[in-house]
Amino acid sequence: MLGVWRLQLLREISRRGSIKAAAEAMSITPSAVSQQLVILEREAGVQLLEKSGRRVRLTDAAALLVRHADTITGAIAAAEADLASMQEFVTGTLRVSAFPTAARAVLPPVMTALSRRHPALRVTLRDLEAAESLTALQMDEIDLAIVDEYDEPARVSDGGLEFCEFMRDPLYLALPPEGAGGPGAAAGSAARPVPGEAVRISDFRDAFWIMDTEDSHLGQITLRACRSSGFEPHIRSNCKDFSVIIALVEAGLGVGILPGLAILDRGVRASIHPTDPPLARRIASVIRPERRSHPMIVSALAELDRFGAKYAPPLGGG
Amino acid sequence: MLGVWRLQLLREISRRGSIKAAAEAMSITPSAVSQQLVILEREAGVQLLEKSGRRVRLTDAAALLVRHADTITGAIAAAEADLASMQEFVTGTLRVSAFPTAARAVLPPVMTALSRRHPALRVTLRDLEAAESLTALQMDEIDLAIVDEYDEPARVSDGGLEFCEFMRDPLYLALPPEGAGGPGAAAGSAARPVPGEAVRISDFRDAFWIMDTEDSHLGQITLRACRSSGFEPHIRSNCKDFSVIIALVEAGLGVGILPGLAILDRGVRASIHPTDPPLARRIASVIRPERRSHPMIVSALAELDRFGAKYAPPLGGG
DNA sequence: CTCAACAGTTTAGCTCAGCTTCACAGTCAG
DNA sequence: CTGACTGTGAAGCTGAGCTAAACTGTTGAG
Repeated sequence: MLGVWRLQLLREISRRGSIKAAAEAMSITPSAVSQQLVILEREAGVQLLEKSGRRVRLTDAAALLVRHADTITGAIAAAEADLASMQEFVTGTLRVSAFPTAARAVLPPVMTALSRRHPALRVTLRDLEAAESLTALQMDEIDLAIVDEYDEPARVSDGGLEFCEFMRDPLYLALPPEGAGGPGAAAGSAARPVPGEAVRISDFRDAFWIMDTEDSHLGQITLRACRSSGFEPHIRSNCKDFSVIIALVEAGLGVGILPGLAILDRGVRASIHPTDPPLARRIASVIRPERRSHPMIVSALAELDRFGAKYAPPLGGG
Repeated sequence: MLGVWRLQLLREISRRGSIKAAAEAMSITPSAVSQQLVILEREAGVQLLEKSGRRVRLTDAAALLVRHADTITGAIAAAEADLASMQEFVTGTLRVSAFPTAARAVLPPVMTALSRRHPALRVTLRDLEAAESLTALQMDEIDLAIVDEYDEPARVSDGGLEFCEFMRDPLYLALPPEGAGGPGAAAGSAARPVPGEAVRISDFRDAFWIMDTEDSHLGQITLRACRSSGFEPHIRSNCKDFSVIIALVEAGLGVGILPGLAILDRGVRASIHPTDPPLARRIASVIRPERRSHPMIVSALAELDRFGAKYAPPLGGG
């Protein structure tokens, strides 16, 4: 009978593209992988790998086998999930990834609550951008990804993964604080708005804009918001780190759009305003569907939902 | 991760009801099975077996796990089937079971044709009654079962198995040959029919009947046919073996209903007649659905279909 | 072109998972 | 009570699957 371990090695080669990478992922040597694949080829009775330069490429038969291996691995994972849900206590190690802002603002309270509720559960955290999270999830390096999404409509499944939005995070326009005398401070064509009051984006057509890089989601949202309000923004700088953007705005160098989570709890001096039209990003958990019913996952999703329900954006409007 | 081998041992215990039987089925010692189950319990984190007298009984958790094990095993089998269908030649060992008449009349030509068409294919045959065949198939002791069925409508699936009728075998009334002077010879109230011509069952209300045991399908069919023709047959003897029934009929001791396959090629001297109303049994192949596409199975089913299409019942009417 | 870096393979040898054997404990029928 | 039977535990063996290290073939930099 086909060895399941060998099938998983083949699966890993398919995912990661080389024997070396697969070996690293499985914490064994390339030699071991190579040997196992010789055996698997004998078991399968078909050639599975062919040389391609100094690397290997999967044959069609191997690709077929990988799909079966996915099914088999999924079935085993489903059995384990079912089994874990019969345990009295939630236990095991939950590997979570989150984009940096969530890792800073969402995960600490969620992890604390989880540990309190389930003392036998260990939670580890990596910070990864949304796209990295998804590939890590597919590589089975993490169990749960927290991603931000700016596009509508919400994905509910993609690449065999299951998405579930658990909160919306409104986006705000940050203006220089009263008295900041920087060169961008007065650029808004409108009268200075009452702090906390909604502002029309189109009122800032003449302002300098501080924003995330253009290839980022938030950068694109900002651009799109300006353009749909009828103008092309004067971009003063592109910074990935939200705290840098805040610092620039506070120094009076321009205005910028920031998500609510980024301006929680940081004694932000910039003047924060909901936008008109209102903008928001969606924050979702992503899991592998076969783990849907695993108690670790169920508990974590419940805790995230709880966080989402409790989340009070800086100025409401979430 | 849950060990697949251990899961299969658990599965076998569930199927066969004891550690000893499971061990025999897997060709290892009971001790090995016992040890593996200790490990599986540790992996699962749940108790799987509980003592019941000097045997063991599966817990609910174990039963759940067995269902998962079935899924996993099925997925592996499906992968193997898919893989085998990529081979150039049909190869492997096909384990067939058939009820005795089919084993005698159907399988020899079918096995010969299969071996000729696929020299690398080995076929083994066991003769088992239909019910035994089905349990053997579920126990994975055979790959293909040939069963006879007398009830309408045809089963297409049952107990996770897949049925496929490949021929109908008409049932005939066998009368003593001309000149047989036994005590049942003249019991028919009708004029002696032209050999080979259809006869009404009701014409033999006064005959002695030689039939299979009453708990057999054919015995029940015979009884039902008589009763629905309006009489209770005088039963002279119940014999399981068709050749004994034929001998008794030829000796003039009574009349009997026999399937076409049983009276092929045997120099039967009894006078054979289609019945009015006509009777037939269905002959079907049964497989495990996950092997549906395995080339061994595909070839064998094709060969059986070919046999069914060619099959000329002794007097037509099939 | 040459050489170093790199991916994969091969061989030799080690380790431990999983087996057998054997002894033993609990259960049940005669 | 005794003997047959099922399952468990301890001791020890075998081989599947690993590592280490030497080797082959490919690629890209200088």
